[in-house]
Parts: sequence; structure tokens; C-alpha cells
Amino acid sequence: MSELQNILNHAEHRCRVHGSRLTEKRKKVLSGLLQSDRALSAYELVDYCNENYDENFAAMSVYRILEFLEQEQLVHKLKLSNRFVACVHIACEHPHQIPQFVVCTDCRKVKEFSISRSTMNSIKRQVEESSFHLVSEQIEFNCLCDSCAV
Amino acid sequence: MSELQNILNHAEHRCRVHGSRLTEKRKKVLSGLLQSDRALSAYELVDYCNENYDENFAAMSVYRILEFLEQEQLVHKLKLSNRFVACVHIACEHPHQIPQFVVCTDCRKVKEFSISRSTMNSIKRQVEESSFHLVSEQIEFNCLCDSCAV
DNA sequence: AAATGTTATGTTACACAATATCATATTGTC
DNA sequence: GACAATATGATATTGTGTAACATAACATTT
Repeated sequence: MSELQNILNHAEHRCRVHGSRLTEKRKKVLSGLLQSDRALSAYELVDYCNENYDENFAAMSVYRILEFLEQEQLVHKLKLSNRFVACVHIACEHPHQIPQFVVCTDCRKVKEFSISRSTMNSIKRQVEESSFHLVSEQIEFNCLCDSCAV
Repeated sequence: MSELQNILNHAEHRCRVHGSRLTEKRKKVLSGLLQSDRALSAYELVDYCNENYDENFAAMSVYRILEFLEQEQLVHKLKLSNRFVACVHIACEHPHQIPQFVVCTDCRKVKEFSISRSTMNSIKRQVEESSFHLVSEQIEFNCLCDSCAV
């Protein structure tokens, strides 16, 4: 079984457990993201689906599907660039963490990673000192990847 | 002299030093931001200017003006929300730092602050460990302000 | 199987964000 | 004043995202 198939199976199982359905269209959108190492915009996914499958994907549908996949934590939305990436932990068993991302502003390559708990706590403390309260620990860093940095 | 006037004078002086000009329109857009404690979108600024000044501000112009003000570091663009805020350091003498922001996702209030050097270094190190290189230290945190947190 | 409620998708229209392009006006320098 | 450089006007176009309503697919009960 291919790695992609394996991940899709995990995803499907997770949805079933939650009482939701990973339909064919949703599966195809998710596949598109899984096969890309870069973050894709909704409209890029529309194009991807229309090119690779003999079906019509309306932009509206893709937006809805992405919203669904996000709720199921199968996909994350990068808020700095309004693009989407598949979660790297779909086939893992361990509980899901709050995602942090490094994003190459040049080639758009994305890596999901985690800032250490202690650094995160320092950040949190300094934010609180400004009389604000952190709502989400998702942080996105504008970076260059190794290849683009040369 | 009003505090606003004082800041505008500093801004004008800074432009002159850079060989650029803080025109009347630019001054008005900047004033709009200086008088708001919330981040404003380009189109909100268009409305603000058209309501408060007896002149016509086209969206196109406001975008160009914002771009200019950003270059002069008089204004920062919040990339998470595509909104703009006046820099808090216009009238300061000390060299300008890379801005970090806490943004209330509810009322859009914004505060410019600075993460400590040591925390920033930790972040930087952890990013490098993922084979990426930080391009910008500007970070925006999704927060709730004290008033909205209740 | 028929009826019903729920979820998923189709379709169209629209609002908002941002940029491209070319024309015109204003300013600074010689 | 003539010229170059900069700033603004005006219009069109592209991209992103959502609202609203219609239809289709599925699940459950009877």
C-alpha cells in the first residue's frame, strides 16, 4: 500500500470516528495537498483537481472542503499567505499539537514544526505583559529554505 | 503643539533626510492611522480620508501612499489581516526595531511590542534546526485584548 | 420501499483586496 | 522656462473569499 493510500486510510478512519465522511471530492482535495510540499491556495487546488480528475470542482466547493478538512485537523491554513497544507501528523497516533510553520517566501515550501514548550512559554509571558492574551499558538515564520537561501 | 503635529513633524523631517517628500495626501493617510488604535484596511482608510477631508482619495492612491509610508517605516503592514498601523516609534530618536505585534482578533486593537532578544534568539535557533532561515523577525500574534477577553 | 431530515455539492452573484496601465499634474534642478 | 523625476488621477482587470439559494446524495425511521 502506498504511503499516500495509508495516510488517506487514516484520514478516513479519523473522520468515521468523528461521525463525518471523507467523501471522494474531499479525498481528492486532500490528496492534492498531500502530494505537494508547498502550500497551495484554494484556487491552485481548484486547478489541480480539474486537471487531474475528470470532474468539475467549483471554487466554492473547494473552500467548503478545505473548511471541513481544517475542522478535522487534516489540513492547516497558513494565515500569512492564505494557503493550505496537509497536516504532517495524519498517520501518527500521538495527539495533535498546535502547529507552527516555517514558510519559504520564495518557493513556498513549508515545514510544520514545533517551538519548544519553554520558548513558547516565554512568548506567552511577554504577550501577557502587553495586556493581551494569546488566542492561538499557531505561528508562521517568514523564511527562506536552504535551497533558496543561497 | 499637539502630539499628532509633533509626530507628523518628525515624520516629515525623516522623509526629508531620506530625500523623499511627505506630501499633504500622505500626511492625511498617516494621520488617519495615527489617530486610530486599531489596524485599518486600505479601503477603511479611503473612507476615512474621504469623510474627513474635502478631497477625493482613490483606492489606488491610498495603496501607493501606504507603500511609500511602509518604505519610510512610518507604517507597518500587518500581514495576518492585511491591515495597516502607524509605527509607534516615529517621534523616538532611538533606532527602529523590527516590529512585533499583538492583535486583538475581536476588536482589532493593536499594540506594537518587542519580544526579548533572548527569546528571539531561541526562536531563530529552532527555525534554523528545521533547515530554514528567518527572513523577517516581524511576528504577529493572534490575541484578545484585556477588554475583549472577559 | 417511501418519507423525512441531514449533510454535501452546484450555481450564481457579489464584496473586497490588490495590481496593471496609461494619462496628467506637481515638484525640483538646471 | 525647460526638463527630468516624482506624485497623483482614472479606469480596468485579476484574485480571493463569502452569501444565498437550489439541488443532490445519504442515513434513519416508519
